[in-house]
Amino acid sequence: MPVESQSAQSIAALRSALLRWYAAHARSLPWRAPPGTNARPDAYRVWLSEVMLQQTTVAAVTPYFERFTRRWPTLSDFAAAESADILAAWAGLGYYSRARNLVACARQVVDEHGGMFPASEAALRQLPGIGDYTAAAIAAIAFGEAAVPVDANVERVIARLYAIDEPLPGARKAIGQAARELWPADGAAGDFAQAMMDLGSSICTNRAPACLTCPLVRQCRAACSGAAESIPVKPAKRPRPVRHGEARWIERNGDVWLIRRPEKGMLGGMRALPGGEWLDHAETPPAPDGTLGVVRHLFTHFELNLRVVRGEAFSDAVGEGEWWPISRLDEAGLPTLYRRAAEIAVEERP
DNA sequence: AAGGCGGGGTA
DNA sequence: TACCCAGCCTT
Repeated sequence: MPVESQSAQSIAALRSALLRWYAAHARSLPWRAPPGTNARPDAYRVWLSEVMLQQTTVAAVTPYFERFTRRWPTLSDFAAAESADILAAWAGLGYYSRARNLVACARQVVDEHGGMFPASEAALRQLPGIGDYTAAAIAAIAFGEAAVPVDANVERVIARLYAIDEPLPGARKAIGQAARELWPADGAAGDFAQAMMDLGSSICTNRAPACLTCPLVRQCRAACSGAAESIPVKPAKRPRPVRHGEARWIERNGDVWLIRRPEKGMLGGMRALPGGEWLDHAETPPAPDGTLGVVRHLFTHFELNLRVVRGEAFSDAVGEGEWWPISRLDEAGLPTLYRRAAEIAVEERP
């Protein structure tokens, strides 16, 4: 169902109010240039921050961003780094295909674009790990292009401004159309995008939006009808199945045996403790002797109970792997699941 | 079009 | 506890 357009007057008022609010309230973030200045932030830093921020939060990303840019200050530093070092530095941030794509993207920019990120949305979209949103965000924020990045914040704000009550994901078409109607088609596109995100994270929040202090309340159709909190309409969630797995703690002379997980699938390419496949909960075998504890870990689409068991160096430490010093385990780049398993094992050591 | 893919913050 | 977040990629 097509959305009813806002009047030209309303659109002008909305743009002006949002950019004025942003000038006064913009968050200061390490990858950001201050609003209203014509200074453009470094495309490498914008790209790195945007990929890190995919499906996560500013609070989680900020320390990672600081560590990454201190260690690899420029794109050429990053492109020359070892893939394993980048993956280890990424450990704990999740969605590890992002880290693999980051490496592939940096090398492609060096090989095919002379080490400079392309400025156009279409060319950015061709790079690995850069989808519709990220291509538009980099084009607008780093290069001042008139691109329209629609993330979850923008989606929520626009759906409310236009009172789009069609359920997601079907509503995305109408939301995109409304976003293109509102977005300034000049150099302000980048500030407008970041303003939308700050508004969405601080005022137009998912739950309990602060409509009374919102600079756009006069242009917001959902606020008028008191429907803001019930928009956008989200699809029902599926129940989360429970699975069982094991992690073996195999120790020898102060070292522990670590493997590397297959490139595809869960925690792809990451270091881990060895252990078999993850089974349906109903197939959970009884706890053997040498059980040290259980890590209960919630993934988005299932829950895993990972049993930590003591293994034997003679019979279990076979196949591809490496002995890693237990005193330097924090440098191994273990994803959170295995970091917790290792913590249990270390606590239980004799 | 739908499902896989992490982790931490928040109410 | 349940839900959400500066999404992308594969099938």
